[in-house]
Amino acid sequence: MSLQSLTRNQSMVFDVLEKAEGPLSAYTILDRLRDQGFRAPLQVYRALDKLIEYGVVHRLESINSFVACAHPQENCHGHGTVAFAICESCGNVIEFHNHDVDHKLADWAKSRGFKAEKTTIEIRGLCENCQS
Amino acid sequence: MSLQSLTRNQSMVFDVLEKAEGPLSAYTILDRLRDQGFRAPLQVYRALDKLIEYGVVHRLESINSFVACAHPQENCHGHGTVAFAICESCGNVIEFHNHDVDHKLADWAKSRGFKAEKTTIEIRGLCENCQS
DNA sequence: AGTATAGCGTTATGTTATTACATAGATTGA
DNA sequence: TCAATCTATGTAATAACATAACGCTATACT
Repeated sequence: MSLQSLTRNQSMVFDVLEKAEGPLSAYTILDRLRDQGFRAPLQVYRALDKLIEYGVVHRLESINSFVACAHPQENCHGHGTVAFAICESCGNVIEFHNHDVDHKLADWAKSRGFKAEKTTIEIRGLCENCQS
Repeated sequence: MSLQSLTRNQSMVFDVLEKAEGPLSAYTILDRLRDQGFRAPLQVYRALDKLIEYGVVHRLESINSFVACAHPQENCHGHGTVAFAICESCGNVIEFHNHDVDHKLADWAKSRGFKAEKTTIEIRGLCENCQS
């Protein structure tokens, strides 16, 4: 996949996410694209599905929102699980990878015979700037 | 908190979750309690909020559902983050704690000055029984 | 009794996500 | 070329998840 190969709707959704400072809900994305002809949630959800499949957008399960991948040049899929720290005050999201954590979780899964397909790691709290 | 001190609605919601084989959505809980007089979502959500606060119920963010704590005798709050493995085939949930993972995530947070309030770890995949 | 707190019941509404069906364009391959 | 297929799209309707706002009740404390 390359950015070149995105469809019209996918590009528009991706642009909105890239320009946003933080995560956006699907309906917020929809609102920002109404001027450009978007009318229905599905136009957003379908684009998001593909963008997530391509690894250029992540879904934040704990807040039902979406962010552009912070490491676009790398291939997120190649780096194990993507983890997030979400500031509940300013809304900013820090995306990170932690090999040790991945490894420990993989060990656990192996010990239980569990085949992991998708792992969610999300820390909600306060980022450095938001603690006074 | 003790089970003794649960209110009527809280007890009813907790009973439903305890008797269920797997996680339930709030609306499924509501449906199971209609016979017993429940009418509105809020009756369920309010009870769930308290049960979660007491640590006897967990919320699964990635599937918008709720489970009774699998380790009722212990105090989940005392064991660090509760993690879940959710089988996408049979729906069963394995609840576990992993000290090493907690530790690594705490290290990461410390290194970034991030104050963690609530951490979500959910692995979706196939449990041992559901792999043929 | 007075007041504070927690819980409850109900209606309405807000937010997030999907089903279902119809259409359009590109691609492939006999 | 024509049909078959696949992907993307548009739209309406609906399902699924969650909360706001209001008023009332019960309990506990002083």
